[in-house]
Amino acid sequence: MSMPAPLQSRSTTQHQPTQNHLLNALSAEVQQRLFPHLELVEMPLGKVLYESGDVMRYVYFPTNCIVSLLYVMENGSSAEISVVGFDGLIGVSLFMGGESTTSRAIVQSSGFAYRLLGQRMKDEFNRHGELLHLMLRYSQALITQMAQTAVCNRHHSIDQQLCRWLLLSLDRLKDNHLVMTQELIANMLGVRREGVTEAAGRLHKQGVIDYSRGHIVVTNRPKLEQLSCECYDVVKAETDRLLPLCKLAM
Amino acid sequence: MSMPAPLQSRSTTQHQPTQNHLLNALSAEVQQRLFPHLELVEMPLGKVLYESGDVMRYVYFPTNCIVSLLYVMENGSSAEISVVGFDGLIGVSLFMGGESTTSRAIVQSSGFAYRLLGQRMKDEFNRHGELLHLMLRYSQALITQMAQTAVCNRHHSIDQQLCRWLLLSLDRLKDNHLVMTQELIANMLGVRREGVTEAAGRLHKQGVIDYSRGHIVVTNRPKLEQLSCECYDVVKAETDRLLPLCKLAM
DNA sequence: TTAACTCTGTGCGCTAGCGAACATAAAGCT
DNA sequence: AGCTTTATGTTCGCTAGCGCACAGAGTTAA
Repeated sequence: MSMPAPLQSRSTTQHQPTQNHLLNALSAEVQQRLFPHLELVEMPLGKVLYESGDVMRYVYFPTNCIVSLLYVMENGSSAEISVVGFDGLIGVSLFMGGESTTSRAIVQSSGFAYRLLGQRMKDEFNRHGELLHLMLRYSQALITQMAQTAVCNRHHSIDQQLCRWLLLSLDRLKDNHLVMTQELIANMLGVRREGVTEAAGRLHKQGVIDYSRGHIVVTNRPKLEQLSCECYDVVKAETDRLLPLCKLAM
Repeated sequence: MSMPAPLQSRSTTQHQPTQNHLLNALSAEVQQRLFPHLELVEMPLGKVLYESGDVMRYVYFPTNCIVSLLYVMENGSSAEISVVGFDGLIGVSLFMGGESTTSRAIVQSSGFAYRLLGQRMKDEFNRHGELLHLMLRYSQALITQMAQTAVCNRHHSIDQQLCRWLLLSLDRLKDNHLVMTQELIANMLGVRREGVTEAAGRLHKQGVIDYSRGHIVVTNRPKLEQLSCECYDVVKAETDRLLPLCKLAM
């Protein structure tokens, strides 16, 4: 199998803050106050935005990258708590008041993001207007995702979890093409790499995905949704409910 | 084994809002505004405060009961997302803006709570003072607990999870005595009842707990903490960090 | 006292996922 | 070209947890 390499195009497109759905959902007034302070930064694969316990300096608004919130255990194994893309932001603990979290934020799919100095974020947040309420609604969507991850980890097979994970990731990119090795997916799901290989093989056999050396293409998304567990639907429905404005973006 | 029955005493003690750590952490000024609107309600075992998707009318501040946030799957099996006791409140989605959540809130250990009409809560919340910031910090602690539940579900044995669960529950009651059948614990952990029986048997053999027909007594808490996985420590440490004021209560 | 019920204990076969070891194959390097 | 590195495929034995069935044992009700 030979795969296209759309990475180049991703990094040469025009960037603007409104590619992020949360930023896009803000009123012109707030945008005018906030956007001048945004800084476009590259998000290479594997970049760690913060480690567990780090005091955060910035919040990040992804435009075309995916960032995972990952908990790393004492013995080194890991589990993904949630996925963030153009639908959200990294650094809720900055305005939640904790300044740090117990998880690590790591770029799982390269691209770009806008970052904002934490203090600026807090200043706007404390004006108590729409940013506050938007952030809170997003936080609730994130909470839903975390809760559903817990459920999924308990009850569903690797096959189902892989489907859910692919869908959540695809929803946070524009195309049906993921740059991601099975090894990395295994880290995210907190399972063995071999388990992912076998699950991916089964999906391929059913004509749902093609893949090769770090590239995955979903060829039959309806089937993928059908094979996934209810967890994906729950997260999707709740996100859409909580952040309807943000669906209009892009 | 015959067990003491301290339930009676629980329900005849004097009640006051400050038994809830969050309410206790508020300034006298905010307390004076808020407390007149609090209503003491009984929380019998199994009472459902809200179902998935319900619009919430009240937020609940437990004083001496424990409430579980539980996700119930399509096939009826369940998994606990987090535990709330006198350390917190039920109904964050009211001020987060979503009004409802995908989980069910169910009383897991009977007792009392103060409830507050959602609108009153929002009014105070929108004054943008300390209640706002206290609620946000609590929300972050809750997020940590959910995230850690996901991790624990993925990586740890039933034995470890039972230890974690016992510790989290005990921390939210005053004594070392739980009223809880193995069947219910199994529902919370999302595992078989027999699995809990076996794990409990092993804990008993090691002299950590005594139990009989719905009563569990922890006889060696240090050992219990030692047998638990890191997840308990992570949640505890983060909760203490985020809500230090609340530790002073009681 | 007997009966019904609830909670806990135990055994059995089954499967998913684990850990480890190793094979193949594609991509990159010199 | 060959060599190295990285990604994926496959096998094998092992164990935790599952589903099921049923056996006590304590509790409540008649």
